[in-house]
Amino acid sequence: MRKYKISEIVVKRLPLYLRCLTYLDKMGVPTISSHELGHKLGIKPSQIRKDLAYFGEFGKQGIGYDVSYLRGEIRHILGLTEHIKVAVVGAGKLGQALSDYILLKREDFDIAAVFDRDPAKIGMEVGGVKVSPIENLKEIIQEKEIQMAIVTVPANAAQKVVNLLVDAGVRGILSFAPIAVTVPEGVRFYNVDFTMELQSLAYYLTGQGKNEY
Amino acid sequence: MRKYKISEIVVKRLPLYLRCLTYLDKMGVPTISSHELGHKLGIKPSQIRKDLAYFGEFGKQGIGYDVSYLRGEIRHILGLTEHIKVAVVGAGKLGQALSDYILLKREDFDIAAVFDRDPAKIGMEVGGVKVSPIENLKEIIQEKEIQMAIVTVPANAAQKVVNLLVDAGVRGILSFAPIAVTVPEGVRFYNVDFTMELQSLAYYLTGQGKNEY
DNA sequence: TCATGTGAAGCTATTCACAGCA
DNA sequence: TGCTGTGAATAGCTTCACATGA
Repeated sequence: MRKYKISEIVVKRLPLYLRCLTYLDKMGVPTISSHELGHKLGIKPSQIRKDLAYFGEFGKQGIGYDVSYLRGEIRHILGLTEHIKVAVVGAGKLGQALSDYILLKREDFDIAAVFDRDPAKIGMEVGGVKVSPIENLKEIIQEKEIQMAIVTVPANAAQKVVNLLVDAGVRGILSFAPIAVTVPEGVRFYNVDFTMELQSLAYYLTGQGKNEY
Repeated sequence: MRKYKISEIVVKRLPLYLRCLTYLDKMGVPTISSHELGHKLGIKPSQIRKDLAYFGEFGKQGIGYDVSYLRGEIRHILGLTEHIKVAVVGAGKLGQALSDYILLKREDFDIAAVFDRDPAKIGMEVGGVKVSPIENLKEIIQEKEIQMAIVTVPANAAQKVVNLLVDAGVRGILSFAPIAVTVPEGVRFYNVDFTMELQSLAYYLTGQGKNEY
């Protein structure tokens, strides 16, 4: 057990490293230096070395990092050694796209359940499973011991759905709903809102940052 | 013109404030203090005050901020005073979901063109426009003076598509492709990869951060 | 009194620079 | 020589604390 806490900003970079290492591994690249990896990712080599050094000594002096080995170590750190069950709430186009992508990729995550409120969607096959009515959410999540969920419902339903998930025991939520949601202590909540991304891009294109670099 | 550069981390918080202010405005809330706003967003009041103070003096002592006025000021700072034209490349489920959402919301952005490589998709109506073949990308983007694009193509096509967009003159790109892409100086590139988000969630649920708070 | 705007302090993150090892 | 791992230095961000104004 580590005695100090790793900052979230470091944890968020690990998947970035992992994505690149997985690609390199598939390409058959045996080793990579922090310098080369940093170049590919637009990150300083010293930062990569420091990030990795929080978790162990994975490199070899004079050589760099063994791609396949480092990939495995990062997967271990992130807890991806066995597939993690995920529930998806909201079987609209976005929910379908995300679920089907996870099913297709067959890596790290399994869609264990998909929920929707709309009776017309119940029974449809999404992400390899049949869509269930949201009324059965707690029962199914507890039965299958699902601890992570993706929320793709409209803004006005997001807080309600998050409350249901938390009540069912889910401890990590990734929401695509464009609204602020509150969760109790002990639940980790991430929000991906692509309109917010577009708005910050706008700052640099048409807003006050348009002449900046 | 401001003499110092605003950090990206501040720019990325403005859309968060904006989203909440838009909601409050719709609810008819006339004013809000940095304390209340911070409470809703899980951000310290002092941070909100400092962020806003970079751009002007928008508040009133003893009262707080006028919701509607501050909303307008942030929209102005971000360059959202008139609708921004956006191209979407990739008319799969994800591209459709994002395009249709933008069309439906009718705020800040307009879908000016949607492109796909698949002949079966050409002519389909997505986001209120007909899908065009990717061969016409440069021509259409230049004719319509589109400067922002959303990329929802598979990983193996992402770099090629980004190159096309940059060549056509696009200066801001939001990619949903799960791969590292490089862009030349002068082009702003954001990557939204939901599997990376899930992986960092995993760190706290099943990985080495599972006992942290 | 209440809440902003802001200099100063405190804290966190990044980068440098180099000892040490293959 | 080439590259890691790491203490030290720097840079950047957040929070405090309070003068000021409504």
